[in-house]
Parts: sequence; structure tokens; C-alpha cells
Amino acid sequence: MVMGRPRSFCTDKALDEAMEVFWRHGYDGSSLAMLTKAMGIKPPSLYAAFGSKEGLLKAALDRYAQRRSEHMGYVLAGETARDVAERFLLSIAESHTDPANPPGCLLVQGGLACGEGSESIPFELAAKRAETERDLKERFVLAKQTGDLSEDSDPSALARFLSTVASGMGVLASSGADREALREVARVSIRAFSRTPVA
Amino acid sequence: MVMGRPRSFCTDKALDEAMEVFWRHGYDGSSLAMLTKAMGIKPPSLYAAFGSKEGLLKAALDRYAQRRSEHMGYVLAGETARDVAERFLLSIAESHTDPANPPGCLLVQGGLACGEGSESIPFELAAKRAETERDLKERFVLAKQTGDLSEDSDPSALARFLSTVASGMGVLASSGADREALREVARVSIRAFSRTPVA
DNA sequence: ATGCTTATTTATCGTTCGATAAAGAAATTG
DNA sequence: CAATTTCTTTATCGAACGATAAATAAGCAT
Repeated sequence: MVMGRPRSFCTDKALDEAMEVFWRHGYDGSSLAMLTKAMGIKPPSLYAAFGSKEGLLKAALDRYAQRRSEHMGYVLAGETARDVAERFLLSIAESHTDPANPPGCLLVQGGLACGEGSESIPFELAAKRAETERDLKERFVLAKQTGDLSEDSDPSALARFLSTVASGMGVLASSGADREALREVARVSIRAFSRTPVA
Repeated sequence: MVMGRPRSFCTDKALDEAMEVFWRHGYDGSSLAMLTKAMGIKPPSLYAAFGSKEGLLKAALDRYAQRRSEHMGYVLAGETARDVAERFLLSIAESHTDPANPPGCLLVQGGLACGEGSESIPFELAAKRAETERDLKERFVLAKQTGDLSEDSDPSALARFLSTVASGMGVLASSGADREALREVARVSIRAFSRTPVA
């Protein structure tokens, strides 16, 4: 049994609140005051649980990526490469405009550029984004092996294209685009995707 | 003739230096110390010339958008809608990986999310991005009128798609993707773009 | 030359930043 | 129960933040 006074707050719940702050204001734009207020705890509790502001972001990113990876199970289960692309982009149109969350994507909003002393943050976000792209690529490699994608298709390029559109949709959503606008982008992208690959 | 002591620095040159700082570190990540050091001037000179940190960003954005609009002249002069799309995306692949500038796009890197007291910054950036999208849309409306684009095509959706891919390419470039990777995304996007529009 | 006007320099303003030391509270252990 | 351990509270730390007041310097006007 663990000794000492038990923690009075739920780590995951506090992490969800911190995630929302980072999501809405970015890493540099999120102050300790904003974070502790949203989490309902005080600085020493935050530092005891997460080590630092950067540690808190990483914990929030891990939680975000975990949710996302659960979702990727559904996406990757699409029967064809085209189905996978469609599921990927359309589900992003939904999630990036979910009223339960800030608009856009934490991995884009969180901090593409940061100030001195936070140089590692953009790399953290990029690494998480790269995971999704890698998942898509592996799925497309498989699709090529099974003949679902033609011999001259490029799984890596297709995955990068989808990942790039997803990031763009995050930017679009963050500036207030509605769900239908994102669906429209998804549809055009899928159209591009599903046609014969060689120009 | 103007009276008083003349300004000892070139406003545009200082603005270029400030632009680079905002580009690389974002609005919140750029401190007055970083900005004044890069610009080679001291705070009072900065405030006299630009009013505030936010005023400095707006001036830098205007300068950035002006350069871009010059470039858009070339893009929009493409003979067909497909040419326009190709020029647009391929030129972005070049500009977003130009070693003379920070990687990516100021209008994306500059601040998708900001802290308290800087809430207007993301809107400023979004407005500039929207200008490009509007230019593309108008060009595609014209293309539809002249029969270059088919009757059932959607100029607005196509413009939004290209603008979204451009934003995504900005995110991609900011995380270190090389020029060829961006070109690849551009090629896949154009392929999507140039095919028959109805699924 | 003297006065007027504007810019630059120096030195700082009050606030907020991320992060902690020290004291008090709540649990298990013996 | 007292001792130990861990967390929470209170109060604050030094540094950096964005922004300026006051003094000095450099140009026109007469």
C-alpha cells in the first residue's frame, strides 16, 4: 500500500483540463496561472505530479495521442486504401469541429513555433504527427501488396499527402471553419486520392 | 520637409528582421528582447515606429502579404485552373523551404493560438490566409465561366482545398520536411485536383 | 547661432512569468 | 498513540515580460 497523503485530484481529469488550455492557447500562450486554474490545483501540486510545464504538455500529448490511436484503429480497418483515406479525413472533419473540444488539432495548435527555452516542443508535436503518417503508410504498403493499390502507387507519398491535408484542416478549423467546410475539403482530397495514381 | 532628428534605421529592413523572429518563434514566443536585438534597435525606437508588439506583427504581416501578393500574380496568370493549382502548390514547396527564410509559412507559424491579451493575433493571420483563398476562388470562378472548369465544379471548394493543402505544407515544412517532400505533396494534390470533379 | 522637433539612449517601471521553500493536513505504519 | 510519508496550502522567489519616463543627440527653421 502506498503511504502518505493521497492525491486529492484525478490526474487524468486534470490532464484533460490542461490539454484544453494548451489546445486553445498553445504552449507559450498557456501560463501556469491559466493551467492551475483550469486544473483546479495549485502550482506545487502540478509540479509534484508532472515535473514542469513541459512535462505537463508531454503528459497531455501522450493522452491526446492515445485517444487518437484508438480512433486510428477504426480508420485503418477500412477495406480499401480509398476507404481508409475517406475514414481518415472525414473523421478528422468531425473531430476538429467537435464542440466538446477547442477547434482544430492539439498537435498543430499546440506549438509549431516556440520561444527560447521551449525549442523542443515543436519536435514533440511533430513526432506525434509523424506517428499517424507512419500508420497510414504501413496500411498503404499493405494495400499495395494485396493489389488494392496499383504497382506504381507510392504509399509514402499518399500517407504524407493525407497527413498534410489533415494538418491543413487543423489550421482551417482553428480559424473557425465549420464542419461542412472541412467535409468539403475531405471530399476534394479523397477525389484526388482515389483516382489513378499516375498523371 | 520633415522636421526633427531623422530615423537612424531603415523601417523595412528592421521589419524584415522582426518578421524572421515572428516566423521562427511565433508571436507569443517572440520577446521584445529577441525582436529589438534582431532589429538592431532599442525598445523606445520600436514603440515609436510601430506602436506596440502587436503593431509590429501587423506591419510584418502586411509586408509578408505584400510579397506574397506579388507572387500570386504569377500564380494566377496560369493558363488553366490546373496550371494555377500547379503553380500555386509548387511555388509554395519552394518558398516554404527557402533557406533564406525560416521553414514554413509566417501565416501559419506566426500564431494559430495565443495567450490572454493576444486573442486577435490568430484572426489577423487567418484573414491574410483568406485573402489567398479568395484570389484562387475568383480565378476558378473565371475558369468556370470560360469553360476551362466544368459546369459541375465548385470554385469555392477547389480554392479551399488548395489553401488547406498550402497550410498543411506549412506545418510539414516547419517540422523539417525537405523540398522534395513538399513537391511530392504538391504533385499528389494536383493529381487530385486535375481529374474529373464528380465522384 | 538659437529654437523647435523628432529620434535615440539610459534606466527603469509594474506585472507576470515559471518554479519552490516552508508550514500545515491527511493518509499509512508500527 | 506517535512516527513517517506524501500531498496541499500559503507565500514568495528571481527572472523575464511588455512598455515608458527622462535625458541626450541630431536634424530642420528662422
